[in-house]
Amino acid sequence: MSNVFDTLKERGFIAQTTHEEEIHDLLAKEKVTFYVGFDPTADSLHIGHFLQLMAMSHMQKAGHRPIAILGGGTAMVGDPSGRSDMRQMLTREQIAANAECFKKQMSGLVDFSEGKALMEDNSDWLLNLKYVDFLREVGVHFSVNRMLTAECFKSRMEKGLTFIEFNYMLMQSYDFLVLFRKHNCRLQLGGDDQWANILGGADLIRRVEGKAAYGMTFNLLTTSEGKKMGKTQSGAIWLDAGKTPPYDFYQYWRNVDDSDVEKCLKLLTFLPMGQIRELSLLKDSRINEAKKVLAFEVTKLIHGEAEAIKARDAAESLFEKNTDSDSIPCITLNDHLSTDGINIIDLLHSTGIIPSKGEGRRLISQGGLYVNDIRIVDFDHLVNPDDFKEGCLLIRKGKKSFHKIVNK
RNA sequence: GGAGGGGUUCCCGAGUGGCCAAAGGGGGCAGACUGUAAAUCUGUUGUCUCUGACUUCGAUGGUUCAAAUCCAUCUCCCUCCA
Repeated sequence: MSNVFDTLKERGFIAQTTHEEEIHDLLAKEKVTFYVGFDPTADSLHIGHFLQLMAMSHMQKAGHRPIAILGGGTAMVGDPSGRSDMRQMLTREQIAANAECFKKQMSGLVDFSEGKALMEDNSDWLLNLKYVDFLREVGVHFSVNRMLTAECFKSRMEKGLTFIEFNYMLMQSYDFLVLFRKHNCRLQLGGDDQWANILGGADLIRRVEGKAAYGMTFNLLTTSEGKKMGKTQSGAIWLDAGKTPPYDFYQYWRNVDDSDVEKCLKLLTFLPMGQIRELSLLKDSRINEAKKVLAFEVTKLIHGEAEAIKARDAAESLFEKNTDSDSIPCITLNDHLSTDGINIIDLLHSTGIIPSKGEGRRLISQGGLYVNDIRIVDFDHLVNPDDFKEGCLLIRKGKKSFHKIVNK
């Protein structure tokens, strides 16, 4: 069996490690319990979390035991890392509801059956802490001077940093200590923005328990331009099908930059490296083949094979064969369309395809609106029941956005 | 607690009584070119019953023929001092 450390390294996961050699040896010698924390600050996981889950899955497949920490307690405080201003405070109810959503999504990629992986909520131990006890047990081991030199705080010295956020590092470090005691957890993984927090935990264990603990961070998923991936004009790409439909999810990966394809294949799919290297050799327009594979594989991991096939077929028929398909977003009219017809702008506005009528006029005046593949040039264009081919009206907005309207 | 500075449209940021639906940039959207890529260029970017009307400049009141701009109160943020 090859060492999972080498696998992660080859695929480009690893950013920093506390002790590269020792972690490598440890992972080769024994089954290691490790943990990754997820703060439930939204009601769905996003692409950044997905990368962590992939890493956990690789580790689990190699025989190690993951612990997923839901940060019910830490979310109450808010991590200042990678933030230019303070996070919005969430209520306990919001956090609990978000944690439920996280649990469901995680179980798709990590196997939690029969104790193969554990899930903990740090609110179990963080919320009951006594302030003075905590300071005496944990606080004594942290040097403020050193904390201030950490990048995540340094950048905030300009903008302002509140005391509550300053404590986040101690809480996450304490998590690691608790898990070490409870489950003999010796390794913490996380995004590279977690480096300072992870170091804090490993240090704390060394000081309090006198034992070695390790940390390792993964590269953040960024585009070749250094921007965070998974953000689009309309917000983040979510793993929840309700928030980001599988078709849109598929299209996101179908449209990644050429220069990011190889990286994404390595990080976000389980395809063997040999195949990835082959796909990466494709150049120019043939790189589209690699993008199709990427989009399909990633969609399959998140939404299952059936949805992935649907999304792929929908995309193919729209872009390549130009025939109708079942799986593009479909809207059913509430009221039966009268034979007098309806103004196209009113129709699109009432179905939510355009946010305002002004937007609709702009779209038409710029030639970006098509009904049944015919460009609309007139603001007063009427849509009649006869325009519905087999009960369906195909709306195209710009080059890539398709909608289907059904007249019941 | 004291002193000062500030909250402008999706974001940054100009605007100090009418010419302001508000410069400029970013972002977004659309078009051209392409490979459903990138880069580039062009147009556009509050709402509507759209050559006009209505709503917006932290909140509420006020002054004025007229307020993002002046006054009062409130609120939030930042900087310095304690």
